[in-house]
Amino acid sequence: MNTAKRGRPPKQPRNFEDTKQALLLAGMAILTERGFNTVGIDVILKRVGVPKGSFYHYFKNKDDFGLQVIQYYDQYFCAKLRRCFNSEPDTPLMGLKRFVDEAVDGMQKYRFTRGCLIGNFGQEMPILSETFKQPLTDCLQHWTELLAANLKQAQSLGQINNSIDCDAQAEFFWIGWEGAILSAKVMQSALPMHKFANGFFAQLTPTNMPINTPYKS
Amino acid sequence: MNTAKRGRPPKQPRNFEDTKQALLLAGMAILTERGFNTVGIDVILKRVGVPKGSFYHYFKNKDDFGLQVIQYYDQYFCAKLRRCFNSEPDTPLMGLKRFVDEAVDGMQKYRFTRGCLIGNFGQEMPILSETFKQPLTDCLQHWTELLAANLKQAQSLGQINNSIDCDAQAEFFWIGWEGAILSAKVMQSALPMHKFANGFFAQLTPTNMPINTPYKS
DNA sequence: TTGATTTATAGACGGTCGGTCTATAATAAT
DNA sequence: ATTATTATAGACCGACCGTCTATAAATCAA
Repeated sequence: MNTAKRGRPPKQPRNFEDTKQALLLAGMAILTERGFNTVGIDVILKRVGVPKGSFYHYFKNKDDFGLQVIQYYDQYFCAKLRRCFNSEPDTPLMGLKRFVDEAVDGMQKYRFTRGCLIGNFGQEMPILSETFKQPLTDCLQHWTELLAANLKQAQSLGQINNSIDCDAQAEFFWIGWEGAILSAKVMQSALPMHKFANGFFAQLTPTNMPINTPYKS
Repeated sequence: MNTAKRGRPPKQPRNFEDTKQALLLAGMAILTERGFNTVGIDVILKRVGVPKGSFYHYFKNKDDFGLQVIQYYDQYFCAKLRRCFNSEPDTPLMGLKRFVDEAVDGMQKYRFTRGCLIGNFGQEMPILSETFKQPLTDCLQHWTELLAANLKQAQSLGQINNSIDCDAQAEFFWIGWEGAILSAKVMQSALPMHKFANGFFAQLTPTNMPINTPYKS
């Protein structure tokens, strides 16, 4: 068995091994910034330095590519959530706070140009193929499940009141959080993210805010 | 003084007087559904039945058109809010509920294809001219002011607790509401809108929900 | 009344994009 | 050695987008 690569070799030397993954990674970054329908295949190809033939070798069409980028993003985002929520020695609620802070840092790092990939696709739903609906809904569902589990853990530790419906609160968070990202993009400011997060935490723990928050709404 | 219209007459007879207003109206509907960058001038022109030359007579370029559509939408939306909030004999909080219900009806009427024009533009911020930032921010600000006034009125009537910061709550609402519209588009369901609204009302009136809500989160 | 100006419609034009297509170049299988 | 498989290379076409110039009617100025 030979370990050499099959297929026609690239004219230009490349700094990556897996062309398909390089396309997905670039796609994730570019679509998170510019959306799906407004971005042409060529933009992604130029960024990666790959001709069109390679693209249509790995992906059936643009929709197929978009769907695989979403899948890739879902994995990336769920891993991020697990890391935040399970970061010892933080308490569960501090894990959510950690996620919020990381999101704020990320938005500021890219000067509010990169929002949420799912939010971008969601806004374009009316002009997307029906095949996008389920994968996008699934992403939101996965995040909701992870957050709900985190909130339940906080509940079992007595951090939040037992009367609170953790599943409902998790749904509420992600609904509103998408709006916070959107508002932050409009105003080019992290304030909406802080304001929503603060409001959410206050709702969870009406009497004793367990977390120091740098911004007040 | 002659009352006849100046300028070259249309080849095809038209069913409207003001070509510019017809373009703005069609633009508002189409951009609310499909966003700004993905919509070509031709789509709007075909809908109205006007050649391209007319468009560039009334608007300097596509950006100019977009900005005027936003202005038009702001007026329309603020008028809608005032109507809802001041609709006697409803109480102020019922006015907000009325707005939510109307929004749900509107979303269902157009099968979740028409969301929020400002949300669409906001999602496209990274690829929009800087000139869009202020008008979009202004819209959110106007809505916040109207809602804050409504909440303060509710407060003065004892409908919500005096400890509540109405300005902060109004900001919180619109941040989250944009997310609710977005989520509704993704799931093609009004549930996210109900869930966010219910959560918001519960936050305002933690002990006594003043409003019957058809959906529970 | 007649030529210049204003108003508004008409549509040509070049450039770009997405997707298909065929060609090419290397390895793997037999 | 011949064929199959993998993967890159890029020409090409139809569709569409935004700008630009031309045209037609009413008005104005003399």
